[in-house]
Amino acid sequence: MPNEKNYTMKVVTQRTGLTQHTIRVWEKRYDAVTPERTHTNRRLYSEDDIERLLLLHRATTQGHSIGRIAPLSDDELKTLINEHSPLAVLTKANATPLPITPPDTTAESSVQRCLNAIASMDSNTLTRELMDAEIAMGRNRLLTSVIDPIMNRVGEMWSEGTLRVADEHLATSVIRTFLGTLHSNNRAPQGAPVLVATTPAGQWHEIGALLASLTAQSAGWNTLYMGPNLPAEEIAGAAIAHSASAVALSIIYPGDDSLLSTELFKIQRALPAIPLLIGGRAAAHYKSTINEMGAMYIEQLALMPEMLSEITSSNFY
Amino acid sequence: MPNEKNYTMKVVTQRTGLTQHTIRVWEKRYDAVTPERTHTNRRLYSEDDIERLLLLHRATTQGHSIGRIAPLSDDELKTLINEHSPLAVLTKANATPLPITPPDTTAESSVQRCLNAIASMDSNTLTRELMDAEIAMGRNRLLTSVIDPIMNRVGEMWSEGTLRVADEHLATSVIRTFLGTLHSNNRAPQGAPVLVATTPAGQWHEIGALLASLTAQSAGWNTLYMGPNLPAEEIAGAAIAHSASAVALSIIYPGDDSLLSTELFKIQRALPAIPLLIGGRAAAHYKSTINEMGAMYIEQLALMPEMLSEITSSNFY
DNA sequence: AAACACATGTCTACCTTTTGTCAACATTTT
DNA sequence: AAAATGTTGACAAAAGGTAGACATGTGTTT
Repeated sequence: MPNEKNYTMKVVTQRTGLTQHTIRVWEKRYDAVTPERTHTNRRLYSEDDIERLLLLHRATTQGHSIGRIAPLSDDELKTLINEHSPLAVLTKANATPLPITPPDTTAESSVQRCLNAIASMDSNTLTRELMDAEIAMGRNRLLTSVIDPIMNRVGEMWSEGTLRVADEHLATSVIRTFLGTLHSNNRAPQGAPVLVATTPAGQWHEIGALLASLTAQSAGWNTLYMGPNLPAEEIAGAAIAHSASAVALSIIYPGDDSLLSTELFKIQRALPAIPLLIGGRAAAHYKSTINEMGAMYIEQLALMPEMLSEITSSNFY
Repeated sequence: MPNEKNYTMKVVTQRTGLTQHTIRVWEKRYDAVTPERTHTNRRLYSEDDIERLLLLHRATTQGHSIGRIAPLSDDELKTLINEHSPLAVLTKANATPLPITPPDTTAESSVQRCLNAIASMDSNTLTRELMDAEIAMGRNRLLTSVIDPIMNRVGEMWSEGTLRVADEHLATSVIRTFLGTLHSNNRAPQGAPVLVATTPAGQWHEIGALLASLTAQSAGWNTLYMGPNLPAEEIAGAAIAHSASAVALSIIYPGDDSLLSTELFKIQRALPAIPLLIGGRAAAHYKSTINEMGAMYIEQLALMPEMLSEITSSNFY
């Protein structure tokens, strides 16, 4: 029974991120949803109602006016939202060579609030901000426009010395937990291509690899996230054992050149036929190495979906 | 006889986290459960009653009103919760029909099933087992009698070479996520003593520190989990900044003697008045150092609550 | 450009229902 | 005797509801 009216006001506010006021006024003015009532006049919403309110919330966050979109059907809302998602922008950008990063004020303010929470070591607020961001802008934009920027900014501030090490640790830990819960274990169809995401030996920072795994998941891939610091042989072994279509590696530390290059070449040699995607803050330092070994360099997380679809399509030849 | 009524009020409050008052009023107003009575009118609950109360507790925490959900069946409650709890998301993809009350709820068998799941790289089953274990035996025993033994066993098998590195990584990652979720749920009362949990510089394995943090939380402490690999100065700084009543450190790698000892002594010198608890697989190797610096050695996680209560009580003098 | 109307989220005032907690007192268990 | 448990009634805070005002944009008209 997906359409039974069972959910109270509170649940709806939690799940949609809208306030009671807004929900009521949307009902009153635009008939956005039509909840049932208990015999004591409390509203009761269905799963579908919640879904619809969530869509409306996202659409309004993207700038559409509620009055205009309230009469639309759920499907119309979905296409409306997808047209403005960063992924769609990127794929369209292929046709028109003008990939202007859309000024995403919502995401920017969200990032700012998260950074504030980090600076004041308030992990509860940080978690809540992240959850709100997911509700407000969906998973893709959460990953590419909120969490990725946050981690970059934290990295910069760390190397500038603007951020205490303890803050950085706390933030990383909270974000690790948050991403872990998002990382629902692959519900992708059986035939979906498999991506192995991890970090080479000596590289302990795992957020990048987790982001890569999640991005691939929402691009429809099956992913295997293996945690950080995995020796080359193990990476290769896992990739073969699960017949992966690609391997994603995240590199954060620039130091340790010899070990890292060795590991990368080992992986490449063990997996000559499998595309290797390499990203992370320190990956830029290894651009020549990456090119030399025929791997792909992930310049931005937002570009990863495109790279993945290239891989799947080229496989057909 | 899984349905015999032989649990007293006290164990029910401990297992469910509900107060006596709440449990009674849920029974009176909503017939949430119907315990039997002793001949002297004391309530007696069954395992099923406890599970039901736990489900109700989780559902109310998610925003559902008790009056509406109290009439639901256990199965309905499960689906209600499973739809959207962060923990349940982890296993959602697994779409296996809900296991009909695990036949064997002893800690040993649970550990065994988890180890099997690890060996077959089945992260879905692993999380499901952990969730079931939490329901069946409560958070404390989950930590001390399931997860702690699992990690020890995994460590042993890793050093024996019985377990592939990839398996160990996958298991660690899944458990890390699981513990992280438990951790974020819990927020403590204002006046509670504060524990800072982390891992010294060079020590990257964080599960031990997370377990310590969670154990302290369920002993009523406020905890600050800082992630692994934190330099001594930062640990001391965080402890002072949050006026911690204790600091817990987890040590896994035996190597690196010089660095580790240096770090430990630095911490001790910076925090002369704050009790230091040190545990983890490699802590035994440092017993003499630990004694020398006046720190406390956590031989087993199960002993930690007692150590914590010693600290709080000795503070009154 | 100024004036105006409309759109929209937020807020206040005030009422009802729901729900957790508590006090007071009795009984049983340890 | 002290701790734990039970019953009852009362209470306060939380959650929900309606109605209407208000501030702020945004677009249209003059």
